[in-house]
Amino acid sequence: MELTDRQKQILRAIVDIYVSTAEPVGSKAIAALPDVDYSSATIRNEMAELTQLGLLEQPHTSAGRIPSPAGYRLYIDELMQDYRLSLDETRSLNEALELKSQEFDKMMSQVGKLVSQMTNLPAYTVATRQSEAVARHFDLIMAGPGSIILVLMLSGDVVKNKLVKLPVSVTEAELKLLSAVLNASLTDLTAEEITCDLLDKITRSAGAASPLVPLVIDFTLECLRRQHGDVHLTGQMRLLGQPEYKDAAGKAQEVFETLDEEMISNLPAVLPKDGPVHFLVGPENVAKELKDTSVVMMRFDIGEGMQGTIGVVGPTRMDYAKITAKLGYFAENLGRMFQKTNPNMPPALGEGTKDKE
Amino acid sequence: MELTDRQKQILRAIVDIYVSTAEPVGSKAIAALPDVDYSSATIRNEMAELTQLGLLEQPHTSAGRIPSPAGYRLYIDELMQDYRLSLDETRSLNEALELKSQEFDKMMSQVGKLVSQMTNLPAYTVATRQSEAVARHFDLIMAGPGSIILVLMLSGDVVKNKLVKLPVSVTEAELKLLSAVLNASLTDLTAEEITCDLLDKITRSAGAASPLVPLVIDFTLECLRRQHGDVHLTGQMRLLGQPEYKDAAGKAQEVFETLDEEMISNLPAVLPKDGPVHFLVGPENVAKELKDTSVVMMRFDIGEGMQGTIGVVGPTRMDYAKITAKLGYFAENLGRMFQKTNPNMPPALGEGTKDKE
DNA sequence: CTTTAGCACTCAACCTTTCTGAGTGCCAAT
DNA sequence: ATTGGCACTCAGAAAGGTTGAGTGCTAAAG
Repeated sequence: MELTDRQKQILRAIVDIYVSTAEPVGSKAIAALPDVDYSSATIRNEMAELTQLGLLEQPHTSAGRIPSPAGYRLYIDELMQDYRLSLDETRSLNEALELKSQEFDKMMSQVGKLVSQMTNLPAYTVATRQSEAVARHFDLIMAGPGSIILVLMLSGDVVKNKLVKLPVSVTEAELKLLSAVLNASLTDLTAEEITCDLLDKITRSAGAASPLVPLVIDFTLECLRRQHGDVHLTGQMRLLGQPEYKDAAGKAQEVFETLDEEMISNLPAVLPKDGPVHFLVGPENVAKELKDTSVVMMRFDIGEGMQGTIGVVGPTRMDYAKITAKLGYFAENLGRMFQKTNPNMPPALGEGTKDKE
Repeated sequence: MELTDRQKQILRAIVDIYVSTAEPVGSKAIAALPDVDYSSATIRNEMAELTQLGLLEQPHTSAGRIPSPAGYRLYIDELMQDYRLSLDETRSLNEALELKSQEFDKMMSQVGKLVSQMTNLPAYTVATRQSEAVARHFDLIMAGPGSIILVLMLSGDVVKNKLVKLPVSVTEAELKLLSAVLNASLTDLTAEEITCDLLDKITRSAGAASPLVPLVIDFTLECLRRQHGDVHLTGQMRLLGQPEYKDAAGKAQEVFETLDEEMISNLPAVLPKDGPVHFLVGPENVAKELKDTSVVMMRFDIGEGMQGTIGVVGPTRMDYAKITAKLGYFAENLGRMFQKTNPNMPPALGEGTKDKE
């Protein structure tokens, strides 16, 4: 059943107003809008209809209407108008985007902080592996007597390191030999291609450093098998700025006890292959603690078989259009930064320069 | 002016009770304690005295007493009884202490999470440098055309890496040459010892890879100069579990807007050289937003010129004894783990096995 | 058939008032 | 010095009253 244009207009107006005021919207408020020229009574009739259809809800009889989850869903899918970032916003996004670190993990965590700051909501980032991971380079560094640092570079420019302590001592030369062997025999292999046979062969060629081999291999396999990088979740406290948590701190705590890193690391899987953005509106979240919580997530490219996801968590009543616009800007420019030559270069300005507030 | 034993006993009782109930403590409640055998009237007189001395406060005339900041201070300095971890607690601490990662930063962040979990309060960890840092090893790894990963190992077993993208392309052999030069000339030097002359010399010997040199040096200097590692702050939401924030989510948010990572990274400096534990009680925190917030911090050893700090943040009304005991257990065992041979080995059991709840 | 003005009705939010009881301070007796 | 007793205080809960934004419905007008 299709909505009339007028119904759509009213639904959109209700979502827009409610999102910014957090107060139920009454018929008068809508009648007062500039491009509405029918009376509040008419609007009341339409609102009754929309409520019938399950798109609006009434907190109590004598209150205005608020969008139901289905209402939000319809708004997102059909009614939402592209939000154009203002010049000011673009400028501060650009400023923010000058990432300081170039360590991959730090970069991801920094991105999360930025997004959280720009949206004033909690945000997370995860890197997920698209294709099978392989090791690119091994390095063994002497860190002291019996203490060795293993540096492992994986596809996707991810660098992992581990401190290995050994009861036996190994010489510099032996380490060099072992890293040569590792680099010769293990690079560009996926986890499955690393067989026991291969392991035996390496152990034999490793000489005095052979006690290291199982430790190295275990760590390597662990890294190769892990399909997503660390989850960086920040800005949880910003949720408290939202009126829905004004007094009910416990609710916010509950949300974040549910939304732990494990849960978040599964979110990218929900992101459909087509389209870079996805919305989980209120009860579309599986966990019941999150029934009043929405997630907007967006994919961005990191290149070499890796894919990043940025997400923002907030009350169901959130400015989907604005957040989508901001996330989109991040995603676009991050993709560029992660891939193009000099990641220090600030992103090109002038994307969405037309004002609108 | 010295307190009488009875006054001390009363003050201690008030802190103990208030800490666990978060309600003002009345004279009757104290009179009802098993080892108190004087009447509530007597206690009222003593309480009036303690209030006079500024050690207790009265939220309003007809309420019980709560400790003032000065009261907490006295309690911490003189009255607090060592809390002995119960067998259960020791067991779960031991379980928690089986750290999974061996990457230094991850370990630190994991420790923070554990502490936060065990204390049910927000916690942070920072690693600070004690002695001048030096570079131990350089490594340049080809990550793709024009894309190089610099791995830098510093004193203290800290490994940093950075992705460097270059417009010109460099061969594997040239990289090898450059890392040899770097290792030969820059290792074991402090930031000050890296002079312009030295830099020139390296650039000349670097050959085709010379455009890399300034990038490498900049990164190295940056790492050497940074005096503390990342701040890992977690569990902010746990603050909301405390009754003082039951309805006043804004207050919790304020606390955490003030207590940002920069602020925390300065906290270790407050820790006096003598004694491993330090308390910042309420208004002893400089920022006025933190006037009702206390911090317990403890030092632990990481070896090789590095020192770790773990801290717990909570309302001034917190169980200082219990938290100190737990932090102490962590500190002791972490020190051992970071230093001794195999960091995988679980810490020795049987520290504080005597029950007491 | 659609729109609108008007009116009775509802109900959360706010304010005010009253009530209650935990807790104090002080005094006189032990 | 300690204690029982008593008048007093005052936050917080409970109960009642008022307000006003907002609705649904009806009947008249377009």
